[in-house]
Amino acid sequence: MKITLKDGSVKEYAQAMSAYDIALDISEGLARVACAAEINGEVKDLRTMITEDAELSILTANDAEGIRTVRHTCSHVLAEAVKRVFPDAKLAIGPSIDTGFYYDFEHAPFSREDLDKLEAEMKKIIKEGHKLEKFTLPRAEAIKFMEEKGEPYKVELIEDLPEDSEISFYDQGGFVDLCAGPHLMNTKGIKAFKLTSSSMAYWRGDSNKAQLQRIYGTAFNKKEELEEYLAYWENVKNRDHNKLGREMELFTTVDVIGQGLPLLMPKGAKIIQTLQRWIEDLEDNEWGYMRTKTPLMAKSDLYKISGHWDHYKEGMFVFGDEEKDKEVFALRPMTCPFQYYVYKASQKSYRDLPCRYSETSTLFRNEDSGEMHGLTRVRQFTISEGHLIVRPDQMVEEFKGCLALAKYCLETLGVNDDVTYRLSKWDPNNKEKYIGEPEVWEETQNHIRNILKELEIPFYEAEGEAAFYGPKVDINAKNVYGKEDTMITIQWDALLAEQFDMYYIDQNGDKVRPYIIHRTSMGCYERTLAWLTEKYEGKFPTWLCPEQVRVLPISEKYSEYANKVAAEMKKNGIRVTVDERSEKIGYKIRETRLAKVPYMVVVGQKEEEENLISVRSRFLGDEGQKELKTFIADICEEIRTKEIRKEQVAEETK
RNA sequence: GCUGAAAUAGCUCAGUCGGUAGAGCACUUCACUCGUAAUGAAGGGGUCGUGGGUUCGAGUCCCAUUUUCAGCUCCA
Repeated sequence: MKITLKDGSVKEYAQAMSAYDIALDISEGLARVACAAEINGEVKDLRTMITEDAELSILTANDAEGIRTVRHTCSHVLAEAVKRVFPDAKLAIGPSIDTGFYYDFEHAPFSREDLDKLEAEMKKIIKEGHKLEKFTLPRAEAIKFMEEKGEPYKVELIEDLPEDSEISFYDQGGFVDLCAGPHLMNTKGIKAFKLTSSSMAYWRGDSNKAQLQRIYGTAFNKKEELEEYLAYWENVKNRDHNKLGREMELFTTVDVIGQGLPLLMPKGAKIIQTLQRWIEDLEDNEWGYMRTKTPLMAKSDLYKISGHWDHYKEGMFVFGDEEKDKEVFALRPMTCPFQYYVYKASQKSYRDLPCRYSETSTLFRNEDSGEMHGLTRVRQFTISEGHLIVRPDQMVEEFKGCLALAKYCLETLGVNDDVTYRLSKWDPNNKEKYIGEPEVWEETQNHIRNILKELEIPFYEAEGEAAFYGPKVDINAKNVYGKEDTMITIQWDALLAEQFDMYYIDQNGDKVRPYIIHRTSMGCYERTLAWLTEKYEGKFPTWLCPEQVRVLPISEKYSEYANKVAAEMKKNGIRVTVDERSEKIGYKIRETRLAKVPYMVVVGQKEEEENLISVRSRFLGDEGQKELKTFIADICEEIRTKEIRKEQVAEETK
């Protein structure tokens, strides 16, 4: 039996051996920190017997898989601690996740004091140094075993496994848990962990099922790494748009206005206005879009045709009662049918297509009350929503154009590297959820796949994420807490034209159904503002800054000159203010820096006499004296090109 | 919607056993007229989220409600 190791070396063994024994053979020191083994590309338990030639790499706690194993074992230690401290608790499920691990229990809510108590117990278990021993039972025996232990959730989990399978368990010094592994060899391998929080979670994520209590924790190889991680999360709060955005006065919320209805304040509104004007001009002038302005509400009749009345009524704000009132209205949750009627208002020739409609569109969705969050989950939001009505032969080219536009927008904002592109496909095993023929689905998905490849966009594919009428590309971004949100979506729709009886007249004079692309170029503006706030920590690129330059006279004596300088900048379209207060220059600089204004212009006697300005920027610090003309030309160019300048790494005192 | 936590000055927070509401920053005024990250002094500012209840007396205890946060589910 030949074993090929990661470094390319080959070892030969006469008999079958476990990965652990091989690890021991290679290096005793390595085996001590080893967690699991990657055997022929698959992560397996260290005890896995290797019976034939294999490629083997022993994963240590330093590997990505290794740390997952540490965390996984840590979740078992947590489960044991819970059983020791709260014997009545029932065990549900406890995996490792990107940020650590969690375990769900049936128990009363855990307080912070409970978590501290559990941490202490876990430390004890780790110190006791239990070996983790794997054993298996036939399914029927496994069910009986967990029934006797009084663990109904475990029984349910086993019942979902195939009839004839062998169920694996891990025993850590008497505490036994159902688990596929892999695990550490010994609880002593856990060097640094912390229970971070607890919350409610539904059994199997189903809100109709039992409510469990989830305990979150994290684990690392070294104490320093854990401390670094905890410090990072402490620091993340300073980037959180929901905190920073309020501090910087981008937006606020008011009790009596309501949940999910943030108020954009002058600074936030200015940024959104800047984005909006950019997108609208870009779409209209360079990408051939036609602007529409359609009603924010409509009679229920419209939503009955679109299908929203039957499928999305819960998510809409409805006014009136169908039994009592002659007319019932609802605020719109999307713009599609409104723009379809714009198309339908006149008869179209094949020469008129593609019709690219776009609207800076405010939408209303009645989200569940617990869903609202800052600017990212709201009940009223504005998107650059467009619908392209195209001939089938134009579909690929137009879809490509939508993707290229979205990519251009992301690149301009400097965030293209932070997003993931997802090809959202239908689920062939769940045909009822989707309309249309399987061949059509496969064909359109192939088209989109080819377009993505042609544009050299890295993407992944996900089944069951498509819209009911067609596949789509979703462009997702993570917020500072690692939670993913869709920023942009481009949807391929070969079916809804039928529902709305849309057509065009082709060369032969026949009526033909067009295809439709539903797309956004910048998605939701509120969400984009939140995203940029977190990405840039409030230090927006100059072209987006609500205040681009602040002029700081050294004393009141130079106010007149300061205002003259500011007026000249204003004439050139620069957003500039003057701080005329009788404060020391150091104080004004500090305040301007904390306000994250990109440029400060300091003027005093020297500048006034020589007709110059002194510049200090977020990018280079003190830039010295300059001609006003030069400064204006430079900053105007920076704004025009939407340049993202590199921030100076400076000690920030707060 | 569900589970838990929270709400005190514009902001960050303190407020003990139920006994007259506190600090720092910010704001206003005055003095200083200043050269690259905090000048000094004085002053104003609160129905303690809202509505009930218990009590001689409630920021503090109880109930309801609104909003915010964390998480579940859902979603742009």
